[in-house]
Formats: sequence, C-alpha cells, structure tokens
Amino acid sequence: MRQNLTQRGKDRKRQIVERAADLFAEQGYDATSVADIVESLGVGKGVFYWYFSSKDELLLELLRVSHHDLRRRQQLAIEQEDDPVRRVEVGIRTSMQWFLEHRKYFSLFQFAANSERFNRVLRAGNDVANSDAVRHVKDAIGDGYLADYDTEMVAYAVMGVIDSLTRAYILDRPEDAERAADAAVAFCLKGLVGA
Amino acid sequence: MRQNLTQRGKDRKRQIVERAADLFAEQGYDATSVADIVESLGVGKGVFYWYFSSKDELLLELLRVSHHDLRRRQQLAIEQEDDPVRRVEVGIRTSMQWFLEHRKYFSLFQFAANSERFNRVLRAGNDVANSDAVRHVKDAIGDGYLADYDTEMVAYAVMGVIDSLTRAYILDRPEDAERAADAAVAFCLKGLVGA
Amino acid sequence: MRQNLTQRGKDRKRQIVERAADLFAEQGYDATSVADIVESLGVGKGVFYWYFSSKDELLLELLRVSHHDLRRRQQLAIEQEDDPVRRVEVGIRTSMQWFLEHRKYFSLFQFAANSERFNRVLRAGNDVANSDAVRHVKDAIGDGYLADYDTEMVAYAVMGVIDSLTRAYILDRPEDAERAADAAVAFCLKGLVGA
Amino acid sequence: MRQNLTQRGKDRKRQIVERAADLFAEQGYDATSVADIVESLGVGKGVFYWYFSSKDELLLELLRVSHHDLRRRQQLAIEQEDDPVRRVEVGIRTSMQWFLEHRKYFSLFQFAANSERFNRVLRAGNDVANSDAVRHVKDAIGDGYLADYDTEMVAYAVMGVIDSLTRAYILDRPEDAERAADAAVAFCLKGLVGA
DNA sequence: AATGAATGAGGCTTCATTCAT
DNA sequence: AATGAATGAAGCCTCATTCAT
Repeated sequence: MRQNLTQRGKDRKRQIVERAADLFAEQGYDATSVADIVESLGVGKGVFYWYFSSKDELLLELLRVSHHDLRRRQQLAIEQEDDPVRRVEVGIRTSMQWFLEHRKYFSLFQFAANSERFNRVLRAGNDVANSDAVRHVKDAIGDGYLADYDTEMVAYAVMGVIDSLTRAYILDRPEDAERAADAAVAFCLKGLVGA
Repeated sequence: MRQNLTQRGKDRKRQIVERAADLFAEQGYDATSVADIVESLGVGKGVFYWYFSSKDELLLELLRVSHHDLRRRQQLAIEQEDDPVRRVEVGIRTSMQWFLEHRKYFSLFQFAANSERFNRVLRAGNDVANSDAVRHVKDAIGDGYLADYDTEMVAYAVMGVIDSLTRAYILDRPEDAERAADAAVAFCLKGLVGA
Repeated sequence: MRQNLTQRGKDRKRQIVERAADLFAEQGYDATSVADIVESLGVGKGVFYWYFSSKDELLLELLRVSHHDLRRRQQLAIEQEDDPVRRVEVGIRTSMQWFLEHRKYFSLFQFAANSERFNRVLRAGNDVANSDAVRHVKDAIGDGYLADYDTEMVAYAVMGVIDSLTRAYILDRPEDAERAADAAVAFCLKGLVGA
Repeated sequence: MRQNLTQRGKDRKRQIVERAADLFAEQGYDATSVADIVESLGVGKGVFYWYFSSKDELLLELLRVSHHDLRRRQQLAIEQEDDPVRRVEVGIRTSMQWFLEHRKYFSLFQFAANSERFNRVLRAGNDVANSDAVRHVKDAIGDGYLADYDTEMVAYAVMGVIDSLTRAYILDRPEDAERAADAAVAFCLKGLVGA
C-alpha cells in the first residue's frame, strides 16, 4: 500500500508477512483474523492497514513472494545440470527441499490453489514452471517413443507426486524427507514397473 | 437434529446436502453461509438445523458419504481384476472417472484435506485406501526388486498423480478426461524413462 | 431485504425507519450509527440487517416513502382547486404544512439533495413535481406575457422559497408557521414590488 | 497548529484549504479524509496538523473565509447602487455570479447550513446579510403598503430563490447562468403574477 | 417440520489524531 | 516544517445459531 518505506517500515512489513504466514499455516487463512496478526505482534490494528490494503492483499503478496522464491531456487539448481533426466531429478529434489525449509507455505499454496480468488497468483508462476518442465521432460524422454501422451500432463503428474509426498512426509516427519525425495524421484523416473 | 426421518425427511436432507455441495464447490465452504443454502432452497433456517446440528456437521457428513462412495466404487472395480498391475490401473481410472462424474466434490476433498478440522474424515478412508494400494503395489512390483523404497510412498505418489491430473484436466476440460487418465496410468506404471 | 414479513415484522420495520428518522434528524445521517439505532430500540444488531441490506438502503427507503407522501398530499390538495393561481398557493401551503408535521424529514431531504449518493431518489419525485408546477405556473401566468423567462426556473424559485422559509421558521418557531406560509405565498405570487 | 507563518507557510496553508475545498465538493466533507487531502498534495500527515488543529477547524476556517468573501463582494456591489430595488437586484446577481465562480463552495455551504456543528459560522454572516437585506427590501417596498408580512421573511425568501436556482442551473449548466439570474431577479421583484 | 425473527460476537476496514525522528 | 509510523476507537456488516410460534 505504502511505498516510501523507511528501513523500520520495511522491517515491520516483513515482520507482518512472516507472522501472518505462521498463523495462516497454523489455523488457516479464513480462521486467522487481522486482529490475531496484529495482537500477536503487539501493535495496533492500523499498522496492518498501513502496509497492506486488505487481508487478501497480504495473502496475495505472500504467495507471490514465496512462490517466486521457490521457482527461483529451482531454476538455479536446474541450470547447473546438463543431463535432462538429472534436471527433472534436481527439480523434484529442490522443490521438496524448499518445502522442508518453508513448511509453512505448503498448506497456503494448497489453500490458494483451491481458491478462485487466489489461484491466479500461483497459476502464473506454475504455468512458467510447467512449460519449463515440459521442455525438460521432452528432453528426458528422448526420441519421443513416449510421445503417445502429452508431456504437459507428465509435468502435472510430477507436480502431483511432489505435492502428495510433501504433504505426507515432509511436513509431518521431516526425518523421512530424504527417503521421500528418493521415492519421488524413483517413481517419477521409472514408475511402478519400469524397472 | 433428528434421526428417525420419514421418507420425506430423508429426501429433504439429501436435498440440503446436495445443494450445499453445489454451493461449497462454487464459492468455497467458508464463503457459503447457511443462509445461502436455505435461501437457495427457498426454505426457512429452521429446516437446516432440524437436519444438521451445525454447518460443520453437514460438511462432515457430506465428506463421509461421498468419500465412502468413491472408495466403494473403486473397491468394486478392483475386485474384478486379478492382475495386480491391472488393479492399480483400474484404481486410477476409477478415481478419475468418479471425479469426472462428481466434480463438485473434488475441491471439497482438497479443502478438507487441508483443514485440521475436517481431514480426519478423509484420513480414515484414505488410510484404508492406502494400505490396499500398498498391497496392490507390492504385488505389482513383484518380487521386491524395487523394495528399496517404501511402497507406502508409492501409494501416495499415485494419489498425487491422480489429484494433480484431475485438477488440471478433469475439472476444467472434461473432454480431455480420457487422455488424462491414460497419461496417469502410463506415468504411474512406467514413469518418465521406464520404457 | 426480506419480503415475506409477518405483521410483527412489518411493525418492527416501521419502528426502525421511524427511529432512524428521529436520530438522523437529531444528529445527522453520517453521525448516526446503526448501533445507535438498534441500541435505542433495545434490539440486537442483526435485526437491522434482517430488514435492510445496508444503512444507505434504509435512508433510500425512508426518502422514497416520505417524499412520496409529501407529493401525494400535495397532489390531493391541488386537485381540489380549479384556479391556477390558487393551485400554486395551495401547493406552497401544503408543502409547508407537511414539513410542519414532519419536521424530522426536512433536514434529511436537504442532506440528500446535497449528496451524489442520495439525491436521485428526490430527483425522481421532484422532476414530476416540477413539471406539474410548470403547468400550474404557466396557467397562472396566463397568456404568457411573462413568457420571457422559463417557467421551469420559476418552479425552482418557488421551491427555493418554500425551503428557505421552512428552514427559517417552520422548524424553529412553529408558532410562526402560518405567517411564514402567508409570506411565502405573497412573495411567490407578487414578488417584492408586484403590487 | 501554528500562527506566525512565514510566506511559505501561508502559501502551504492556502494550498491545503483549496485542495480540501475541491475534495469536499467532490466527495462531501465526511467522505473526505485527512489522508485524502495530504496524499493528493503529496505531503505527510504532519503537515496538515501543523496548520490546522483538526479537520473540523479546517472546514470552519474555509467557511469563514469564503463566506466572508461572498458577503464582501456583495457589499461592494450594492454600495454602488442608490436605488433600493436595484440594490436587491444587484445583491441577487452578485451572489449568483460569485457561486458561478466558486462552484465548489456551494455544496459546502449547503452542507454546513444543515449541520448543527457548522452552521453557526454561516449564521453569523447570514444574519448580517439578512438584516442588510431587510433594510433594502424595506426601502424597495416603499411606503410599506406590503408591510403586512415581515420583511425578514422576504429576505429569507430571496435567499431561497438564489439557492434553488443556483443549485439547479449555475452548478450544472453554467451556460444558463445568465438566464437563471434574470429569472431570479424577475421572480423576486414581481413574483408570478405581479406583472 | 418449518417459519420468520432475533441474537451478538466477531470480522474487516477507516480514520482522526498523535508521536518519534 | 515535515515525514513515516502508529494508535485504537468506532463503524458497517456477516453469520452461525437459537427461539417463539
């Protein structure tokens, strides 16, 4: 909302975003009130609206920033690989690693993905991610002897594997994170019977 | 909230559940008020509380019933197959077919899965489903030369593929439903590079 | 908002409108909160929104109804006169008499007339009133030897006289109401120097 | 809130008053926030409270100054006429001309006139104006053969004509300003039938 | 079984004003 | 003189739920 922020202002804004993310993750977006956020920060209600024009706008910003961070991290990691199959693998591992480090965003992403109001933010980033993935997948598959099905679908399938295993393992049993990532990679590359 | 319902009562109750499901799917659970539901049905508010003790209870019941229906349909289909690999395939296809026919439940399941308050209902059914799946997967994989990773994880992976492709294709472009199912099956069985 | 009102409902609604009119007249529209209204009635806040979709909507309805009443009263009185000059006189007297009896609406009308948001309601009624008045004035003036200036303007002028004298005398010194009405009539008919 | 202002300070203050008048005219006093004013000026909030102790105080000052200007302009114009009837005419024309040039103040005056809080400022000026007018009117009427009704009332009537025609024509159709002024004068002097 | 009416806590947001720098 | 930051009361409105009939 405001733009000319002093250092103090920037800090305060970041503080709000982070606290909000924590609370959203704990209780859900709808169940978390603006009052919850500012009270937990010990500041007045007006502070919130000095930095954000609405609760929705805060979530949007939060999604934009974190999603962008995830995507960037992935990009960086993938760039360093040449082999297309390795690229897919690295993509999977980086995603899961990121969620391990930023567990609180996972449920928010899921929530947003299910909401008419918020999914466009993710959609934007995801579309880029998906078309990237399609390219890698195409390269990985090679001469197209699997051209029977759309590579775009494969990209979505990979994302689904990541989401599901992240939800089931990364969040609740971080100690299994590594094994879950291995499983995701193995499954995505070879499937059930593709020994 | 009554239990001994006459036929008329049962009909009314079903009517409420269905209308609620429609509205929840359109606007989301939190954004749909009890008033929305009864108004769209043209009845008074008392009706709602005659059949349900709370809005949450309605969702819980709705989830229980529909999730059970999905699981049952799957069970029936799988039973008719002997080959374990075919069983996995049939499981996938049945899920996606069911969501094609009951699109309105998909987002509700996703919502519930993300909610502390509601996910236990799905969890119950899903745990059964998962251990079933594990069995099938184990059988499919055969003598365990892929025993390196947990079959439970594989089961989650399969579910993730189903969810992701359902969301991306089944809901928005029903005409691609078949291809999406094919893609899901192929991907789950052979993965990206599993020729 | 609601339509199927029981007798009790209709009474309650009327009660709200009247209390609101009182408070608006005393403190002004903006300065009167919905809480003021319901508290002064000893009911819960929800009651207000059962009958009106918003505070603005209440004012709109209040304006519509009362303005319509004023116009109707005028119409009835005027109809009984044949002489056009007498019609103008009766119109003026009826207006002022009505405001004497419904003092609380005067400032509301003035407020609304000054508000982008609300003046359309009055505009509608006033336009009719004005074109009626134009007809009477035309008749009163006779063969048009005053056709030099627009009769529409004259109609507005008459309204201005009514408003101004109402504000200055009717509201604050009801005992002078009669004299004020006489003055308004004399002024409108003959002006300052029109012996 | 300072008093000993440098030239720069005086300019700044005038700037605020004028911008506020613009915004008040556009959106209304209550609907215009202090934030609106300072933002539209591109300055911080402190500036406002440096020059004014409150939003109300700003309006009061604005009313005082502009109303005084109107009255002064009228005075000057009237002084140059000897004939009492001409004086009334010139008073009317000057008012309307002034509002044509300062359209933004019209609705503010109306708003203030309707407000317990603000009307005293206008009252003060208006009372003077009115007693002046009474004198002129008395002179105009001459030997009192119209002494039947109070000349004070006539003064209010004239003001009402001015307000009404100003609102209806001067503000919305400036091109009709001249005709409206003519109409006001003719009506006030001769009334409807005082040919 | 069902209706219209009522409750009241709580949610989001605004805004005049003050403060530290 | 001026800025960005902060306060907190208050306003409008929603909504799950309950009640009287």
